[in-house]
Order: sequence, then C-alpha cells, then structure tokens
Amino acid sequence: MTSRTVTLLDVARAAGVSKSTVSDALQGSGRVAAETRDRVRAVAAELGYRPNSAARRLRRASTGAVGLHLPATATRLDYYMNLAFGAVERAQEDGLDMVLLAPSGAAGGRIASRVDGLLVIDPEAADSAVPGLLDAGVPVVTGERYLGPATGPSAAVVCDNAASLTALLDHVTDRGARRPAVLSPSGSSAWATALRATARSWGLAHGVEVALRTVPFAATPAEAEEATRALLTADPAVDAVICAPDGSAPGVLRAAAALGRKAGPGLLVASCVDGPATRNAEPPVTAVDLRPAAYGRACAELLCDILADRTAPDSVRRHAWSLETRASTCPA
Amino acid sequence: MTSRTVTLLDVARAAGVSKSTVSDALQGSGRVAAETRDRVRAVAAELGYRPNSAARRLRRASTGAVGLHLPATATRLDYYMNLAFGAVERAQEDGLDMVLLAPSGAAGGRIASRVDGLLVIDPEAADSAVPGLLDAGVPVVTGERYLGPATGPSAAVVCDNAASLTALLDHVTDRGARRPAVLSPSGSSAWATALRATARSWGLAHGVEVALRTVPFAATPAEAEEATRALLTADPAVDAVICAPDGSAPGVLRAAAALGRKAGPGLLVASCVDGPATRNAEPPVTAVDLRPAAYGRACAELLCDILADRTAPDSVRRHAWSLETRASTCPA
DNA sequence: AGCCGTTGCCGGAACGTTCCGGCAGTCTTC
DNA sequence: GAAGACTGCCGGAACGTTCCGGCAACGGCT
Repeated sequence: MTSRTVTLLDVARAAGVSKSTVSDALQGSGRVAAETRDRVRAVAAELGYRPNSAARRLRRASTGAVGLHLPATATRLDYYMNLAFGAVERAQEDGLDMVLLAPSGAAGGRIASRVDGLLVIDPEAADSAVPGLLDAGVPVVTGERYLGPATGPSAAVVCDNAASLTALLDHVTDRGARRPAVLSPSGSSAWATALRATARSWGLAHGVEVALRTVPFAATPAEAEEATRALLTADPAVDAVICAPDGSAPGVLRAAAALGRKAGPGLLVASCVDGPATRNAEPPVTAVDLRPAAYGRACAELLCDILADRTAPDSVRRHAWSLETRASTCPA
Repeated sequence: MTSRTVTLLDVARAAGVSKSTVSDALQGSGRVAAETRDRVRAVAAELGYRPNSAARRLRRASTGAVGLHLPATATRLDYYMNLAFGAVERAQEDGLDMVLLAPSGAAGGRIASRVDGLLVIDPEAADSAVPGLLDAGVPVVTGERYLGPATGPSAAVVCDNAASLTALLDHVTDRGARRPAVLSPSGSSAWATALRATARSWGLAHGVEVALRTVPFAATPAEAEEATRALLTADPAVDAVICAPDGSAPGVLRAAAALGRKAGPGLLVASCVDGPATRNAEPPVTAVDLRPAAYGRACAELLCDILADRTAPDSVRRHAWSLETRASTCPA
C-alpha cells in the first residue's frame, strides 16, 4: 500500500529533475530533451502518477467538465439516453467529464463555476431552467435551436425537421396515400414547432389536405391510440398516419387494428422518430432515424471544438437523419 | 459588465475584513461575530461572489463530484434513465455533481482523481469496466451486488429480487395458474442471477413445475415473442408467462395473440420490471415496480452518507419494490 | 491588580499544478 | 574567437480556497 498520492514533485525527485521539467515532459510543452522526456514519463508511469485534476483546473482556470441538460420529459425516452451516451463518449475523447444536470435546474449562476461549457438538448421555450443555462457565462451548444427570447448567439447542432417530415409525407404519398394525417407534437421545442409548421405547409404546397392532431411531446401509446382513433373515425378517408413522438407508434398500430385496418395495406403508418418502439413493432414501422447517439456525439464535438477554439462560438452544424422504410408503409 | 470573476479577496476588501474571515463567515466555520457574518454575506451576495470550485476542491482534497456507471446495454432501457435522474437529484442536494461515465469505461485509474465516489448500477460480473471502478480508491455504492471476484467490501443498495419474483409467481397461481413459465434474463448481474435461481427454487418449494426459458438481459419484444412462441408451442399447458427484461412484455402479448390466446383469460402475463412498455400495453401488464427513480435516489443517498461519514462504507440498504396488478393477470 | 479563558479576527501556509523569465551551456556564424 | 541564437532545464510565482496558530481585547475570577 503506497497510500499517499504521488505528485509532480515526487516524480521530479525520483527522476532527478525539477517539477517544471516533469510538467513539461508530461504535457509535451516547453523545451525538454527527448531523452529526458521519455525517462520522466517512464518514472511517472512507474510511480503511478495521476495528475490532480483540481489543481490543474485551478491553474488552468478551466473545470474539465461540461454539463448536459435534457428536457424534463426525457426520463421516458430512451432516445435521450442514446444521445447522452454519444455525447459522453465524444467529450471523453477531449478529456472532458460530462455532468448530468437535474432537469429541475438548480441555481443557474453556480453552474458556470463547475463546467467549461453546456449542452442543452431540445430546449423548450417553456423550460424555466434554460435561460439560466444559456447565459451562464460559458459556451453553450444547443441540440436544436432555442426558440425562446433570444439571449445572444449560441452554437447549435440542428436537424432539418422540415425535410424529414416532408420526406415522410412524400414517402407515404408515393406509396399511394391520398389523405395523410399527422400526429404532431405539442410544446415549444424547435422540433415540435418545425413539425407542426411543416405538416401545415406541405399540404398547402401539394394541394393535399393533411389531417392534423396534436399530441403531447412525449405522448404515450395510449394517447396516440386515442388520437388516432378519433382521427380515423372523424375522417375514415385518412389512409396514412405519421406520428411524431418517440414511442407512440404502437398506439397508432393498436388504434388501426381496433378499427379493423391492417397497418400497411389498410393504413400506412410512419413515425418521425425511430427507436425500439418502431423497430420492434408488429409490423415494424417506417421511421426517420435521427441517429441519437451520433447526434449527441455531434453536439459534444461542437462544444469541444468551441472550447478548444477550433471553431466560432456561434457556429451551427447540421445533423443528418435517414429514412428507414419498413413494412408499415408497404401497401402491398 | 464587471467581467472579472470576484474572489474571496474582493469580498474581503469590500467588507473591510480579511479573506479568512470571509471564508469563515460564508462557511459558518471558525469564530465570527454574528453581525460580521451577516455583513460579509450581504457583501458577497451583492458582489455576486461564486466560490471557485477548483480551488475549493484542491484545498479540501475532494472533487465535489461522483461518477455514475450504467450497464452497457442501458442505452435501450429508460429504466436507467429514470434511475439516473433520481440519483442526480439526490446528489445535487449534497452539492455533488454527477458525472456520467462512458459504458466502455475509460482508464480506471484516472477516475479516482476526478470523483469522490462512484455509483455502479447493476454491475455485470462480465463487464470489464467494473473491477477498475470498484477499486479506484474511492467509496463505491453498487446498485445490486457485484457478483464478480470479490474486491474488498463495498456498499450497496439491493432489491429482494427473489421476493419479487416469488410474489409474481404466487400472484399468478393465486389467479389460477397451474403451470407458470418464466422468461429469465441471461447475464451475470445479481438481478439476473437471483431471478434464475428463484424461478428454479420456487417450483421445487411449491411442487409446481416452472417452465424456463432464457432471454437476453435487454431482450427486445421480438426476442421475447420468439421465446414465448417456442414456450407455448412446446408446452401448451403453460398458462402464465412472467417475463423479466424491461420492455419485453409486448412481445409476450404478441406471441399470445398470434397463438390465439387472449392475455388475461387465456394466458396470464406479468413482468419483473415495470415501465412504459407494461403500463401502456394492451391490456396493461401486471409488473413489479422497481421504482427506478427512487432507487437511483437511494443509491446516491447512500453514497452521500458515506462521503459525509454519516454511515459505514460497507453498509447495505434495501430498496422496496411494489407489485402493480393489472388486467393481464385477470382471469375473469 | 494580576491571571486566565474566551471571543473575534487576522496572517500565512498549504493544496498540486502551469507557465514565465532566466541562466548556464552549446552551437552557429562571420 | 567573440557575439549572438538556441537548447535544456530550473526556480518561483501564481491560481483561490481552507485551516491552523496566534494575537489582541475583554470579561470574570481570585
């Protein structure tokens, strides 16, 4: 048991150099002879030297961590779990810790002293924790834009949600739908807002009347089922249902079945977000794969780039989605 | 814009006292006249003083953060999302940040310098990241016991999984089942291990033959469906299916439907873990509610207590579950 | 009046790191 | 062969906090 923690000074003594040299050798900074550098590194490794992060952070005036804020409703959606782990992985590559912020959002002011930057995912304009985070005084990357009252420019990774819903609508009309319906999400996130706008505008542009029904941001299958039932009984001509919220697709399928309409031939079904619920449904449901893990990774990467001054603190990047065509939109 | 960050010294100057007095006044430590204390606090508040966490951590030799490790398969299960947020919330109450550890588990050694303690949830004996975490040199609380090679005593919050599966089996036999089956989870977690053992022993104790089938730890509905189909065709006398993995119940229901057996009257269905999948199923599925958010909170609380020396670093606490009876086990 | 215990505050030394300026010594260059 | 540039290393000063010892001042006691 070599109980005591080994410091830079210990390594210096063991290697017969000064602490400055050890620091330089380990960091690769300053001017150190290659031979000395290697020897110091060897000694450090042998002694099991671990830099004290608190000291380093104090000196460097950085915390070595970034915060992650998820929507309060996130607890139900494994979408965000995937996203979170993607972000963690990427942050780790830059040596940054990812600290999970409570959805309730503690004192916004304090946060700045604990993290170097912030990831704010799918910020709701209505989320009271968000404004405090946005001007906490550290760089912020939002996943999707923040639509609340503007607070200076911040960086973002965005998805073209208009394009993805358009693709879905195009896809179902390609497959023969004449009267598509959309279960659009409520709420003030950019995603929900874009989806609602697109559902309306696509119909106008194509001269097709799109039936609309709003469901909660994180609708349960039961809620989706109810909405679908209402939709289909009110207007039996509806021949395609596109549901937005993650995990709600099974509800649509149940409603269809209850009304004697077989998913696929009898009613085209698609979802705006892919996940276990769509992949494992019977039949599997066509969906837009937002690739959450990659999305989280992209957000973290942008933040890392900003922190390392590799890019401007207000740059915006796009994240690509893909359409996963499955049995639920096969009319045959 | 008072750009510069305000330090203890700034407050001291403004209040006309020394930095030591400011520190004591704010911490409530040392000996400070009540009047001075209040005045200093007022000044600090007015200047917007925020303690520099890095400096504090350096001085106190603590990091102010704890790590959270989740099973690699966790990304699919919103169970862990709930658990994580419960833990975050509790940790926050003790002023601790929760840093999300990558499932892949980076260098185990480094972690000790970045966190004061670790939460390791449902540790798989097979997870190569776990041993490194367990003897990282900081207090560890595991959610469920670690069944791998012992590495000194560590604290844990455990569920009585044997009791919960027993309750489920008792429940379905109460409801008339003569030949229950269990879809037990594979893997080397304490939960999976206990469930497999109980499924076997309960049958012996009750003189009832329990049909067993192993499915993945994080089985998809499709996998559960396949397993159930195989089970029911191999042994049509099976009149109750208890499935273990979170989210797999819908698969059981589908298999039952496909074989013309109505869930409830035709086949009792229950799940070892409650969640959206069981609550929102049609019919809703009887399940053991492990109360993941409360579980996470309990784990964090134990860790906080250990870190604050309020309890022994090897103490074990129990977490209570509850049986949620739903339509899927109503024979009528 | 002298003594002791207590109160209120302060100065300074850590904590372990990074980074800047400096200082020998060596190498180049005319 | 001396001036200058460059190399390799070092000492010390920060970073902002906490904590310990100490020092006046003061009150109560004999």
